[in-house]
Amino acid sequence: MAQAKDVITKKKEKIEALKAEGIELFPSDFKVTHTVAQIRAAIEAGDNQMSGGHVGIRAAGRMMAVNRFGKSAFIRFRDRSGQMQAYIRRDRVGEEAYEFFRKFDIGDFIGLKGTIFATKTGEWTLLADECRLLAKAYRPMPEKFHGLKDPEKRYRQRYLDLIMNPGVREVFVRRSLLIRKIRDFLLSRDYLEVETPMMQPIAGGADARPFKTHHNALDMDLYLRIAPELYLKRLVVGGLERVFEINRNFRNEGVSTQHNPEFTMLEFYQAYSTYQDLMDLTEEMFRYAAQEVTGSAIVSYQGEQIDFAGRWRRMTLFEAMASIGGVEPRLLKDRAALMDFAESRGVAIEQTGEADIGKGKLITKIFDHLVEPRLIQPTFITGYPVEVSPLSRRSSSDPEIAERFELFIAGKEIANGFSELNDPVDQKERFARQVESRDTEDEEVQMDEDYIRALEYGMPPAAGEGVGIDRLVMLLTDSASIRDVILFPHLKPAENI
RNA sequence: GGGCCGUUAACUCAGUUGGUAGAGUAUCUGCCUUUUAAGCAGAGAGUCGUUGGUUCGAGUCCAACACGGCCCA
Repeated sequence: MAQAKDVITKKKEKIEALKAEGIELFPSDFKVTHTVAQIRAAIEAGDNQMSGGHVGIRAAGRMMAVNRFGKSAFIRFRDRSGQMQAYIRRDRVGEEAYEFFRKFDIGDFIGLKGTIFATKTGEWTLLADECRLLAKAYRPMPEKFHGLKDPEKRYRQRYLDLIMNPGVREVFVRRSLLIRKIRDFLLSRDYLEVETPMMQPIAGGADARPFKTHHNALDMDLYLRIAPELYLKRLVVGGLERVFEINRNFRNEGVSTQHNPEFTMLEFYQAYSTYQDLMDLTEEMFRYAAQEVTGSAIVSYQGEQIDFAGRWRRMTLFEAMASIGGVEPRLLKDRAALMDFAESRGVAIEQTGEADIGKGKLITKIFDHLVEPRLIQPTFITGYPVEVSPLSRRSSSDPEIAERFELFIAGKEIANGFSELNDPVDQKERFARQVESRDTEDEEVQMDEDYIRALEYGMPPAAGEGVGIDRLVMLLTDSASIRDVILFPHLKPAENI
């Protein structure tokens, strides 16, 4: 908070005194020969030179704890690979260096030169011949035992969270690994990774409110993208038959444990394939990712065991409504009866502008409320109405049904895929209907004429899919909130720092 | 947007019926050359989220606001 002055001011005064003595607080010339992990690995590999104290070590890190005695001290220091103990003795480092070391604080970066020995309790320890200050900490670290718990501080000062809570680092290591494995998976299937505009003159490809921004030199409004979809499909038109992008989307909507204004999405498109093919591919990709990231295809999430192995359940929207949601099938044909049903189950329906909510939208609302939370094991839901799937190909057998699936895991929507609509006439009609039925406030719903033109040049039959990466990371790290898998989640500005 | 909860020292937390603000860690001063949340003795450290109100008196009661958490929409 604001009044940090006492402890920190005292500490600053102490540091200024050191500076006045001409001591370099931020030297840059210390060279490291070993990380903590490398030292341990050598010992575990039976390197007698290392464990016998015959290898000169130069290691560095942040001092995390200290046990001081009069003329010696044990400290713990941490580098990127782990934490280790060191032993500083006055009779080894010399009187002057030891007196300086006594002024070091927890949180300071230190450089140590020495050899390895085992203490009488058997802990491998770096016995220092030299101990240098590498960077001074002007602020004290949070308390060592309870750490940093306040969620607000953890998110605002993520650097402290990373220092104090080891699990946090592990989450983001896994996040990085997941993205790498997905990339490998797609690249090995002859996909090309691309980047498409984040700033778009028309925000298309999803049903969401965009952020607006302005280009000064061109004097034009731009939107931060809500999806890359329409650009990626232009690339399919251009002959890039397999493309993917892993990048940020921005949606100007609520913030919750499941939603951050900016989030990471994988989108991929594959020509000469259908949504059926992508369901198979998704099973394979997720199984691989779970295995590589967690070591198992069965993942524990918030007390549930999520099983990515085998073939996942597939059912239509109507089947799921009936068998899981307890909605009588006859209701699904009658808009008024559905509306009554929704109200009786406490499903709130916002009337969007002057246009009444369509039957398809109503069904998906009821689904979100009654069925989605109960889809714990990976489940593909198919058979979505075309009405709520404006970019999907129509089913050959039923023109009101889209060739589309959504994937649900642990009661959350994780992915959305479909056979792409490549008929420019049908696509133009559907865009036109969207523009017609838009809310008065939804000025951003616009006809993307260039996208239609692209389709008019011909797009091969293709299927595409979007995967919410943050939600997948949540699953694979057992995180309850999206804020725990985004390094700097969106927060309102703090009053005082 | 609504409901509930939280905000007290750098960190983690106590704080009784409304009566001058507490602990542990960290910091500072001593002692201590194999500790493991080391130990012993002592010291300093707070605009109790903000603003108003009630009261002789508010960390405590009331209201509004800010930020955060969880749930709902």
